[in-house]
Amino acid sequence: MNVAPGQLTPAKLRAAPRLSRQFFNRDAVTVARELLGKLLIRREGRKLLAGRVVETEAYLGQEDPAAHAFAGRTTRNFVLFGPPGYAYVYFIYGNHFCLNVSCMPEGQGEGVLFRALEPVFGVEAMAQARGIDLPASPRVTQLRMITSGPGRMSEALGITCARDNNKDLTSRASDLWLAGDGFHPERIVATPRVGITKAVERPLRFAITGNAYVSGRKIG
DNA sequence: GAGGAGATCGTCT
DNA sequence: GACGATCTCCTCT
Repeated sequence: MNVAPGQLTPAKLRAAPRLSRQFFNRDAVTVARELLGKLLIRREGRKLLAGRVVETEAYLGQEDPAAHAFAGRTTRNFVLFGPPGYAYVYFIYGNHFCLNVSCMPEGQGEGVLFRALEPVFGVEAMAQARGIDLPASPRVTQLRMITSGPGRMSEALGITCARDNNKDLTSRASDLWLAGDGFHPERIVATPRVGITKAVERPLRFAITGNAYVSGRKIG
């Protein structure tokens, strides 16, 4: 299993170094792989919510038929073509929001989709946001209902288009950011992406091997 | 546990 | 008007 380094506290979450613009100023495959094990942190007033990234997908801009950026820049996807490190949030299937982060220098249209988190802090608040009543000692099968899937993790962290689209995830002023706490996954696995109909064969989905919070069927 | 269908609405053509 | 980077509920095994 992948064990976190010590118990996370608000102080540790605030002290964890934020990922910089330079981190995201690379190709989407590199960013997608290196985001695994990092912390996605949300500040809700005085409270913090955090999840460890366990599953991502890379979308390679205008050369990738499955990417929103494939058809070029639109009023919807303009964030992907902007500077690296910005949140691209879109609404899908009439029900769900999905969170991406822009990669590469301006104009490339590359991005990484966050697909699943392991809830590590503020778990009860995240469950509440999802409409889930957790027992005192929740099982993993109950916990994974909170953030295992792009729509689920967005709901758990209160991520919406109106609130978060085009937000700078590297800014200290942001209430949504990514940080590293020294955790590095032992092994990661690459598989085809989920829920797409074009370029389905390319192994651009990345997950921490054996992690219970990866969405869909257990892999690795 | 696995598979199928419906819900629901913004974006693009 | 069609479709979609999803989720949940229901049925069947």
